[in-house]
Amino acid sequence: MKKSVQNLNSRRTFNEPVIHKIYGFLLDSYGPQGWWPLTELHDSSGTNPTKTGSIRGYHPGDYTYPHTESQQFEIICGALLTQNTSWQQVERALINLKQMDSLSPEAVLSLEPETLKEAIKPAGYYNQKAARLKILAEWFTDLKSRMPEREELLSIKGVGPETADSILLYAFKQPSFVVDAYTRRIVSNLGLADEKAKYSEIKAFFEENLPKDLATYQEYHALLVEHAKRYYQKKINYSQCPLLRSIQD
DNA sequence: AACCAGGACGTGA
DNA sequence: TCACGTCATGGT
Repeated sequence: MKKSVQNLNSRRTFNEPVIHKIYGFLLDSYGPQGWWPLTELHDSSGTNPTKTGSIRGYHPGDYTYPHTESQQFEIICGALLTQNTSWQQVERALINLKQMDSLSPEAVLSLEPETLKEAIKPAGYYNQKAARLKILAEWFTDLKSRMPEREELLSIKGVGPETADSILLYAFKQPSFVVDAYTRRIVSNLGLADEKAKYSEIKAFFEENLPKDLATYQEYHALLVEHAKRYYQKKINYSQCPLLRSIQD
């Protein structure tokens, strides 16, 4: 029984430009975000950019990553590790793996479970995540160069809607919009969706109103996260969100 | 010193 | 379907 996309749909026609207005405001405010961050683009020498003008793993304006299967796998690991966890913690875990020369599917598969757990401990939930990383490593190995389907990703234990979309969007360059807790808070606070709107509804809201374009999807999601970190930490801050007034007419 | 972070899964209504 | 408990470290 078709459930109520009512809220989103009824507003869509009337408010269509809003979603573009938000994007413009965020891009003007923060500039390109350069997601997905990669550890190998970190400047370990202390003084700045390597080749692409990357900043702490981010590569603003460059939507060509990942360039290698290694980077692809790193993004996949990061997508899993960042579940309900801050990126800073994930970086520590990824760097631990990298220093052990174990940030590859083969290495992850061959590591002792206890060793893997120890390496990713900073990212939390290390028991589950260690097991699930191994599952992902095996899946990725068997994948070869084939392009995965969304349903296929969702069937993997530990991969839910957000992780699947993150993997598709950033590791496989497929235009699949990512909805996270921040996105939900923002659209809810702006009155564009109900607080308890389903993942698929919010995802559809963006996808139906944006050009099906990789750079747009990547940038939009990254911008929402950056914005939310500033204005959506505590409920009391929601009212300070500049978008509340910037999207009025 | 609670509360939270770029969620997902298992369980029982 | 859906609400709720669980998983866990480190920052604020």
